[in-house]
Amino acid sequence: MYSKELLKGTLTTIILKLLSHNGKMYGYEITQRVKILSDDKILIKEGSLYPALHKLKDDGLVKTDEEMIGNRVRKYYSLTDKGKLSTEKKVNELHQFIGTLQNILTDKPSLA
Amino acid sequence: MYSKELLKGTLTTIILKLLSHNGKMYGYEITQRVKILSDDKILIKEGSLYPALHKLKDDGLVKTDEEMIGNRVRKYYSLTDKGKLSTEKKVNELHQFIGTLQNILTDKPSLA
DNA sequence: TTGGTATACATAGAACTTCTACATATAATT
DNA sequence: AATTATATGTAGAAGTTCTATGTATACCAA
Repeated sequence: MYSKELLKGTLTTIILKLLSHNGKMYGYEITQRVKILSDDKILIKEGSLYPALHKLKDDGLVKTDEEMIGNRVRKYYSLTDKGKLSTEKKVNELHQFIGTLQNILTDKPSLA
Repeated sequence: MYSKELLKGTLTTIILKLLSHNGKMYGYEITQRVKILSDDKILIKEGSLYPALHKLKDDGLVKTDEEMIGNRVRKYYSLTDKGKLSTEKKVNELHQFIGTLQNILTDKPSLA
Protein backbone atom coordinates (compact mmCIF):
# COMPACT_ATOMS: atom_id res chain seq x y z
CA MET A 1 0.00 0.00 0.00
CA TYR A 2 1.45 3.31 -1.09
CA SER A 3 1.57 6.39 1.07
CA LYS A 4 -1.89 7.84 0.78
CA GLU A 5 -0.67 11.19 -0.43
CA LEU A 6 0.74 9.87 -3.67
CA LEU A 7 -2.68 9.21 -5.12
CA LYS A 8 -3.72 12.81 -4.75
CA GLY A 9 -4.13 14.49 -8.07
CA THR A 10 -4.08 11.22 -9.98
CA LEU A 11 -7.30 9.56 -8.86
CA THR A 12 -9.54 11.45 -11.26
CA THR A 13 -7.25 10.72 -14.17
CA ILE A 14 -7.17 7.04 -13.25
CA ILE A 15 -10.95 6.85 -13.13
CA LEU A 16 -11.33 8.64 -16.46
CA LYS A 17 -8.76 6.42 -18.12
CA LEU A 18 -10.45 3.24 -16.92
CA LEU A 19 -13.82 4.47 -18.19
CA SER A 20 -12.20 5.36 -21.48
CA HIS A 21 -10.76 1.88 -21.78
CA ASN A 22 -13.79 -0.06 -20.64
CA GLY A 23 -16.70 1.97 -21.94
CA LYS A 24 -18.83 1.85 -18.81
CA MET A 25 -18.13 0.74 -15.28
CA TYR A 26 -19.84 0.92 -11.91
CA GLY A 27 -18.21 2.21 -8.78
CA TYR A 28 -17.35 -0.99 -7.04
CA GLU A 29 -15.99 -2.38 -10.29
CA ILE A 30 -13.59 0.56 -10.54
CA THR A 31 -12.18 -0.06 -7.07
CA GLN A 32 -11.64 -3.72 -7.89
CA ARG A 33 -10.05 -3.00 -11.24
CA VAL A 34 -7.62 -0.55 -9.68
CA LYS A 35 -6.84 -3.06 -6.97
CA ILE A 36 -5.93 -5.65 -9.59
CA LEU A 37 -4.04 -3.28 -11.89
CA SER A 38 -2.00 -1.97 -8.96
CA ASP A 39 -1.29 -5.41 -7.55
CA ASP A 40 -3.17 -4.48 -4.36
CA LYS A 41 -1.11 -1.36 -3.82
CA ILE A 42 -3.84 1.15 -4.56
CA LEU A 43 -7.03 0.51 -2.66
CA ILE A 44 -9.57 3.18 -3.42
CA LYS A 45 -11.99 3.73 -0.59
CA GLU A 46 -15.68 4.52 -1.00
CA GLY A 47 -15.12 7.86 0.65
CA SER A 48 -12.64 8.70 -2.11
CA LEU A 49 -14.40 7.14 -5.04
CA TYR A 50 -17.96 8.36 -4.77
CA PRO A 51 -17.19 12.02 -4.15
CA ALA A 52 -14.79 11.86 -7.10
CA LEU A 53 -17.43 10.27 -9.36
CA HIS A 54 -20.07 12.76 -8.25
CA LYS A 55 -17.74 15.63 -8.98
CA LEU A 56 -16.98 14.24 -12.44
CA LYS A 57 -20.71 14.08 -13.08
CA ASP A 58 -21.26 17.62 -11.80
CA ASP A 59 -18.50 18.77 -14.13
CA GLY A 60 -20.16 17.02 -17.06
CA LEU A 61 -17.31 14.62 -17.76
CA VAL A 62 -19.27 11.45 -17.05
CA LYS A 63 -22.90 10.42 -17.28
CA THR A 64 -24.74 7.65 -15.49
CA ASP A 65 -27.37 5.11 -16.33
CA GLU A 66 -28.89 2.68 -13.91
CA GLU A 67 -29.56 -0.99 -14.38
CA MET A 68 -31.46 -3.36 -12.17
CA ILE A 69 -29.33 -6.32 -11.11
CA GLY A 70 -31.67 -8.66 -9.27
CA ASN A 71 -33.21 -6.49 -6.57
CA ARG A 72 -30.74 -3.72 -6.60
CA VAL A 73 -29.80 -0.76 -8.70
CA ARG A 74 -26.38 -0.66 -10.26
CA LYS A 75 -25.16 2.70 -11.44
CA TYR A 76 -22.95 2.68 -14.52
CA TYR A 77 -20.64 5.54 -15.34
CA SER A 78 -19.41 6.40 -18.82
CA LEU A 79 -17.61 9.31 -20.46
CA THR A 80 -19.41 12.19 -22.14
CA ASP A 81 -17.84 13.78 -25.21
CA LYS A 82 -16.46 16.46 -22.95
CA GLY A 83 -15.13 13.72 -20.71
CA LYS A 84 -13.35 12.04 -23.60
CA LEU A 85 -11.52 15.23 -24.49
CA SER A 86 -10.66 15.85 -20.88
CA THR A 87 -9.37 12.31 -20.43
CA GLU A 88 -6.96 12.70 -23.28
CA LYS A 89 -5.62 15.95 -21.85
CA LYS A 90 -5.28 14.63 -18.34
CA VAL A 91 -3.60 11.41 -19.40
CA ASN A 92 -1.10 13.36 -21.49
CA GLU A 93 -0.42 15.71 -18.63
CA LEU A 94 0.13 12.81 -16.26
CA HIS A 95 2.53 11.14 -18.68
CA GLN A 96 4.51 14.37 -18.93
CA PHE A 97 4.49 14.79 -15.19
CA ILE A 98 5.84 11.27 -14.75
CA GLY A 99 8.63 12.11 -17.19
CA THR A 100 9.47 15.26 -15.29
CA LEU A 101 9.46 13.37 -12.01
CA GLN A 102 11.91 10.87 -13.41
CA ASN A 103 14.20 13.71 -14.47
CA ILE A 104 14.09 15.09 -10.98
CA LEU A 105 14.65 11.74 -9.33
CA THR A 106 17.81 11.39 -11.34
CA ASP A 107 18.53 15.12 -11.03
CA LYS A 108 19.00 15.58 -14.75
CA PRO A 109 17.79 18.65 -16.61
CA SER A 110 14.73 18.04 -18.78
CA LEU A 111 16.64 19.02 -21.88
CA ALA A 112 19.10 16.16 -21.51
CA MET B 1 2.64 24.37 -15.47
CA TYR B 2 1.06 21.17 -14.27
CA SER B 3 -2.24 20.97 -12.49
CA LYS B 4 -1.38 21.84 -8.92
CA GLU B 5 -2.78 18.66 -7.51
CA LEU B 6 -0.24 16.41 -9.20
CA LEU B 7 2.56 17.60 -6.99
CA LYS B 8 0.79 16.56 -3.84
CA GLY B 9 2.50 13.70 -2.14
CA THR B 10 5.65 14.07 -4.21
CA LEU B 11 7.05 17.39 -3.01
CA THR B 12 8.72 16.00 0.10
CA THR B 13 10.33 13.20 -1.89
CA ILE B 14 11.59 15.69 -4.48
CA ILE B 15 13.16 17.87 -1.79
CA LEU B 16 14.80 14.91 -0.08
CA LYS B 17 16.17 13.56 -3.34
CA LEU B 18 17.69 16.91 -4.30
CA LEU B 19 19.34 17.22 -0.89
CA SER B 20 20.62 13.68 -1.24
CA HIS B 21 22.11 14.51 -4.61
CA ASN B 22 23.58 17.90 -3.75
CA GLY B 23 24.64 17.53 -0.13
CA LYS B 24 23.25 20.79 1.12
CA MET B 25 20.96 23.38 -0.38
CA TYR B 26 19.09 26.46 0.75
CA GLY B 27 15.42 27.02 0.18
CA TYR B 28 15.51 29.40 -2.73
CA GLU B 29 18.08 27.22 -4.43
CA ILE B 30 15.71 24.26 -4.22
CA THR B 31 12.91 26.15 -5.94
CA GLN B 32 15.25 27.23 -8.73
CA ARG B 33 16.67 23.75 -9.19
CA VAL B 34 13.22 22.24 -9.47
CA LYS B 35 12.23 24.94 -11.92
CA ILE B 36 15.18 24.02 -14.14
CA LEU B 37 14.83 20.26 -13.78
CA SER B 38 11.13 20.48 -14.63
CA ASP B 39 11.64 22.84 -17.55
CA ASP B 40 9.56 25.49 -15.77
CA LYS B 41 6.64 23.13 -15.27
CA ILE B 42 6.98 22.77 -11.52
CA LEU B 43 7.22 26.08 -9.71
CA ILE B 44 7.39 25.53 -5.97
CA LYS B 45 5.99 28.46 -4.04
CA GLU B 46 7.37 29.74 -0.74
CA GLY B 47 4.15 28.78 0.97
CA SER B 48 4.73 25.20 -0.12
CA LEU B 49 8.46 24.97 0.35
CA TYR B 50 9.09 26.42 3.78
CA PRO B 51 6.33 24.58 5.61
CA ALA B 52 7.60 21.39 3.96
CA LEU B 53 11.21 22.09 5.02
CA HIS B 54 10.14 22.96 8.55
CA LYS B 55 8.18 19.75 8.79
CA LEU B 56 11.16 17.73 7.56
CA LYS B 57 13.23 19.35 10.27
CA ASP B 58 10.62 18.70 12.95
CA ASP B 59 10.59 15.07 11.84
CA GLY B 60 14.37 14.88 12.11
CA LEU B 61 14.99 14.13 8.44
CA VAL B 62 16.98 17.28 7.74
CA LYS B 63 19.20 19.58 9.75
CA THR B 64 20.14 23.18 9.12
CA ASP B 65 23.20 25.34 9.43
CA GLU B 66 23.38 29.02 8.75
CA GLU B 67 25.96 30.96 6.82
CA MET B 68 26.39 34.67 6.48
CA ILE B 69 26.31 35.78 2.87
CA GLY B 70 27.15 39.47 2.93
CA ASN B 71 24.66 40.97 5.35
CA ARG B 72 22.18 38.22 5.36
CA VAL B 73 21.75 34.76 6.78
CA ARG B 74 21.42 31.86 4.42
CA LYS B 75 19.99 28.68 5.84
CA TYR B 76 21.35 25.45 4.41
CA TYR B 77 19.47 22.20 4.68
CA SER B 78 21.06 18.76 4.60
CA LEU B 79 19.97 15.21 5.31
CA THR B 80 20.38 13.55 8.68
CA ASP B 81 21.12 9.83 8.83
CA LYS B 82 17.47 9.25 9.43
CA GLY B 83 16.74 11.45 6.44
CA LYS B 84 19.04 9.43 4.22
CA LEU B 85 17.24 6.21 5.06
CA SER B 86 13.88 7.87 4.56
CA THR B 87 14.94 9.32 1.22
CA GLU B 88 15.84 5.92 -0.09
CA LYS B 89 12.50 4.49 0.96
CA LYS B 90 10.49 7.36 -0.43
CA VAL B 91 12.31 7.42 -3.74
CA ASN B 92 11.81 3.68 -4.15
CA GLU B 93 8.16 4.02 -3.31
CA LEU B 94 7.74 6.81 -5.82
CA HIS B 95 9.44 4.77 -8.55
CA GLN B 96 7.10 1.89 -7.85
CA PHE B 97 4.11 4.18 -7.81
CA ILE B 98 5.12 5.56 -11.19
CA GLY B 99 5.36 2.02 -12.53
CA THR B 100 1.93 1.19 -11.18
CA LEU B 101 0.50 4.36 -12.69
CA GLN B 102 1.88 3.41 -16.06
CA ASN B 103 0.23 0.01 -15.80
CA ILE B 104 -3.06 1.67 -15.03
CA LEU B 105 -2.74 4.20 -17.82
CA THR B 106 -2.35 1.34 -20.25
CA ASP B 107 -4.84 -0.78 -18.31
CA LYS B 108 -2.51 -3.72 -18.03
CA PRO B 109 -2.27 -5.89 -14.94
CA SER B 110 0.89 -5.39 -12.91
CA LEU B 111 1.94 -8.96 -13.42
CA ALA B 112 2.19 -8.58 -17.17
C1' DT C 1 -30.40 -19.36 11.87
C1' DT C 2 -26.65 -16.97 12.93
C1' DG C 3 -22.58 -14.83 11.62
C1' DG C 4 -19.34 -13.39 8.42
C1' DT C 5 -17.95 -11.83 3.98
C1' DA C 6 -18.61 -9.84 -0.57
C1' DT C 7 -21.16 -6.74 -3.23
C1' DA C 8 -22.83 -1.92 -3.80
C1' DC C 9 -23.84 2.97 -3.05
C1' DA C 10 -23.49 6.97 -0.18
C1' DT C 11 -22.40 10.90 3.28
C1' DA C 12 -20.12 13.65 7.23
C1' DG C 13 -16.35 15.32 9.10
C1' DA C 14 -11.26 14.89 9.86
C1' DA C 15 -6.68 15.13 8.18
C1' DC C 16 -3.27 16.66 5.29
C1' DT C 17 -0.82 19.22 1.65
C1' DT C 18 -0.22 22.86 -1.13
C1' DC C 19 -1.66 27.41 -2.65
C1' DT C 20 -2.59 32.43 -2.51
C1' DA C 21 -1.44 36.38 -0.44
C1' DC C 22 1.17 38.92 2.44
C1' DA C 23 5.33 40.57 5.17
C1' DT C 24 10.16 41.60 5.50
C1' DA C 25 14.83 42.65 3.85
C1' DT C 26 19.21 42.85 0.96
C1' DA C 27 21.48 43.08 -3.59
C1' DA C 28 21.67 44.07 -8.30
C1' DT C 29 20.09 46.28 -12.33
C1' DT C 30 17.87 49.87 -15.21
C1' DA D 1 14.53 56.13 -7.98
C1' DA D 2 12.29 52.16 -9.21
C1' DT D 3 12.21 47.52 -10.33
C1' DT D 4 13.68 42.91 -10.25
C1' DA D 5 16.03 39.04 -8.20
C1' DT D 6 17.40 36.96 -4.08
C1' DA D 7 15.92 35.00 0.36
C1' DT D 8 13.09 33.48 4.37
C1' DG D 9 8.86 33.24 6.55
C1' DT D 10 3.58 33.05 8.16
C1' DA D 11 -1.69 32.97 8.03
C1' DG D 12 -5.49 31.38 6.21
C1' DA D 13 -7.93 29.30 2.14
C1' DA D 14 -8.70 25.62 -0.97
C1' DG D 15 -8.86 21.11 -2.40
C1' DT D 16 -8.47 15.97 -2.17
C1' DT D 17 -8.61 11.82 0.05
C1' DC D 18 -9.34 9.23 4.29
C1' DT D 19 -11.72 7.29 8.36
C1' DA D 20 -15.82 6.10 10.02
C1' DT D 21 -20.39 5.18 9.56
C1' DG D 22 -24.95 3.91 7.47
C1' DT D 23 -27.89 1.17 4.49
C1' DA D 24 -29.04 -2.97 1.90
C1' DT D 25 -28.77 -7.42 -0.85
C1' DA D 26 -26.61 -11.95 -1.66
C1' DC D 27 -24.03 -15.91 -0.53
C1' DC D 28 -21.77 -19.28 2.24
C1' DA D 29 -20.40 -21.80 6.29
C1' DA D 30 -20.95 -23.31 10.96
